[in-house]
Amino acid sequence: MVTIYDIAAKAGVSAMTVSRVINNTGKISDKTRTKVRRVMDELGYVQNQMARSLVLQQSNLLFLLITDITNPFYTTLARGAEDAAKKHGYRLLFGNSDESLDKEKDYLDTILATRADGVLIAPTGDSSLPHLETLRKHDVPFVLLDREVPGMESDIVLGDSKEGARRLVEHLSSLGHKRIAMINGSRHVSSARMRLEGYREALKLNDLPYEDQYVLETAFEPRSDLSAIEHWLAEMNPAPTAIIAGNNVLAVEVIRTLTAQGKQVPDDMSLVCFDDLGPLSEINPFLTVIAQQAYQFGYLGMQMLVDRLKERGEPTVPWKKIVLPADMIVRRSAVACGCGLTDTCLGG
Amino acid sequence: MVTIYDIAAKAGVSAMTVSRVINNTGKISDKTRTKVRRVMDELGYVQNQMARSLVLQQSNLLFLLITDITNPFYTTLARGAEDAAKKHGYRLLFGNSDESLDKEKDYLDTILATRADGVLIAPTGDSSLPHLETLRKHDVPFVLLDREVPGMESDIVLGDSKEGARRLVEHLSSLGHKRIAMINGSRHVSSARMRLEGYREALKLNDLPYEDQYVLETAFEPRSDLSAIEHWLAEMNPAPTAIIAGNNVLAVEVIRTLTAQGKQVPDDMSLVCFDDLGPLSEINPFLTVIAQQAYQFGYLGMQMLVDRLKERGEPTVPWKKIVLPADMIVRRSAVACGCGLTDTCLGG
DNA sequence: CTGTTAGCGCGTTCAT
DNA sequence: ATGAACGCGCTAACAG
Repeated sequence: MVTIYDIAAKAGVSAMTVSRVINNTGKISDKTRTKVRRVMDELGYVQNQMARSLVLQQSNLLFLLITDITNPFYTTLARGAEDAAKKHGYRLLFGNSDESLDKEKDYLDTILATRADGVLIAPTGDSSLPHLETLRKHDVPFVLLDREVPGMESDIVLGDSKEGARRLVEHLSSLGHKRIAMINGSRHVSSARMRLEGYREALKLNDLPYEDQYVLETAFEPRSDLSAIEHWLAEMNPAPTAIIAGNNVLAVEVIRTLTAQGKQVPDDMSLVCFDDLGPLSEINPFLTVIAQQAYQFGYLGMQMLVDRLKERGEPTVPWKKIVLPADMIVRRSAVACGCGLTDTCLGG
Repeated sequence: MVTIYDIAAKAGVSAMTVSRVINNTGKISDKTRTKVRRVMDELGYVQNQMARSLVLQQSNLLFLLITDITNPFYTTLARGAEDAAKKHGYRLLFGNSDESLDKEKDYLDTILATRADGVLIAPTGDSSLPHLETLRKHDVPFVLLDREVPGMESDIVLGDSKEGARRLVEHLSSLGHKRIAMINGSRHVSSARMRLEGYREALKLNDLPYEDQYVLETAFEPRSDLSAIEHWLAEMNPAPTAIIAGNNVLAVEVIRTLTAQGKQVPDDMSLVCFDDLGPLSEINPFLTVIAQQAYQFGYLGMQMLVDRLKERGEPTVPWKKIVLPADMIVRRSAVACGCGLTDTCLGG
C-alpha cells in the first residue's frame, strides 16, 4: 500500500506537505505541488479513508437504508436521494433491510461502525425504535422516510396515506362498489396504520359499513404468508367486489392468488393499490394506483439530512416534517361494480 | 465516543483485555469477560470500524456496484448477492453507477478508500477497464457481472446473450416476420455487442437479410437520447414489422415512442426484449422476453467472490466463468406478422 | 511555505 | 491470564 510517506520520500518533502497537497490546505509552492502530484500519480496513491476518518472523526459517507430493493417505490426514492447527495458533494451507499428487523440491525451496526455522517432510513416498522435510539444516542443525524416511528422525533418525509386511502375508497364507491375489502401491511408500520384509518373513515363518509372480515393485516414483505391471503380471499362472505391493497407488492400477490382461484381482475374483482409499479405501468397501464412521489421522498429527505449536517453544533432547529401529496392514476384494474348497484350484489 | 479505554477504565482492566473480549482472542477469565461485557453494554460501546480496519488492513465489507438501481434485473441480482453474502457472514453495501463512467469512478474511489475486501461489479462498459485495473493493482478481488471488459481477465458471471438473441429472432421469424429491427445498447458494452452478433447470425440462419438501417445502437441508460429513437422509428423504410430491444429499458422507450407516434404494440409492431420487468410482468403479462436468471447472477457471483477471498495468498486458481442460460417467455407483445407472410408486407 | 510532534482507536507483539 | 509499547495512515497544532 502506498502511503503519504512513500510519496513524501520519493518527492523529497515531508508527509505533511503531501497531506496539504492532497487536501488543498495551507500554502504550497507550485513547484512542490506539481512534484508531489506527479509522484502521487506515478505511485498510484489512494487516500486511506480509514485513517483519514479516524483522525477527522467523520467519514464523509452517507447511507440510505431501504426496506425492499426490488420495489420500484424504493428504487425510485433511491435515485432521488442519490441525485440530492451528489448535488451536495456527498457520497451515498445503499443498504436493503428487506423488511427484516434483524437485517436492519446489521446494517445499523455497519453504519455505526463505519461512522457514517448521516443516515436516510425507511424503518421496518415501530419496532425499529431501539435502532433509531441507538443512532440518536451516537449522535448520527438521520431522516425518516415513508414511515413514522412512535416515540421518536426526527426529520421525516411522509406520504399522505390517509388521504390516499380516502381517495381510493371514494373512487371505488363512485364506481358503485359497496363491499370494499382491504389487504394491508402490519399495523406496526405507520403507513399501513394510516391507510387503514383512512379506509375506515372513508367508508363512514360514504355510508358504507365497516366489517372486520374485509380487512386482512399481513405484511408489506414480498414473501409474506401467501396462504393467509388465499384463505382470506376465499372465505369472505359475501365476497367483496373491490379490494384496496396497502402497497404494490400486496396488489401483485392478490392478483396472483385470485388468478390461481380462477378469478380475473378487474372482471371478477376490482383492485387498486398504493404505489406505482415502475416503467411497465406506463407502457401497459393496468393497475389503478395512488402514485406517491417516490423520487421526492429521497430527494427532499436527503436535502433535510444535508441541512442537518451543516448545522452541526448550532442551536437545534425544530424537527421538520414533509407530507407529500399523491396523485391517483385511474387505469384498468378497477371497473364499475357489475352488480347493478344494489345491495344484493354478489360480487359480479 | 466510547472507546475500549473507557471500558477498560470503568472495568478496571487494560484496553488490551477489552480488545480480547471483543474479538474472542486469547485467554480471558470468565469473571473479567463478564465484567467487561457488562460495562460495554452500559456504555453502549460500538466498535470503531475505522480504527480496526486501519490496523487489520481489511474492512470486512463487500460492495456491489450495479448500473441501474431502478432496473428489476439489477435489483433482483442485488437480492441474490445479498443472500449469498449473508450466508457467508459478510456485510454488503450497494452502489449505483447509473450507467455513468464518472459515477462508477466515484464509487470505485469510495470502495478503494474504504478498503473493501471485495467487489461485485457490473461495469458500465469497455471503458471501465482502467477502473478494473486500479482495483486489480490495489489487490481488491472482484467479480464481473453481466458484462465482459476486453483486456481484463477475472471471475465473471455472464448471460448467454448470443443464444438469447438467436432465440428472439427465431421466434419472430417463426411468426412470419421478415423485417426485424434491433435497438441496442452501445457497442462498447459487451452484452450489447453479443446480442447484436447473435441477431446478425440468426438473421443469416433464417435467410433474412441484414440491413444497417434496422439497427440502432444507443445506450442502455434509462434517460438516453429519445429523439434518436424517435427518428429511427419514423425513418426506417420499409418499416420493420418487429423490433428486438437489447434490454427492458429500451423496450419501454420504444413502446413510449411508438405510442406517441400513434402506433400500438403488438398490433402495429411486434416487440420483444432482453430481461423481464419484475412482478408486474407476472400479473399482467405483456412483454415477450428473454428472462435472464437475475438472482443467480448475484448469488453465484457472490459465491465466486467469497471463494476468492478465502484463497487469499494461495496459488492462484484460474479465473472462473459462468454463463447462465436464459428462458424465453412468450407473451403478448409479439404476434404473427399481419402481412400474409409475403415479401411485400408493409408492416401492417 | 514547510517540517515536527502528537494522537485518532484499535490489535499485534512481546513481556509479566 | 493480563498489560505496555508500538504502529496502522493520516491530519491538527504548533514551530520554524
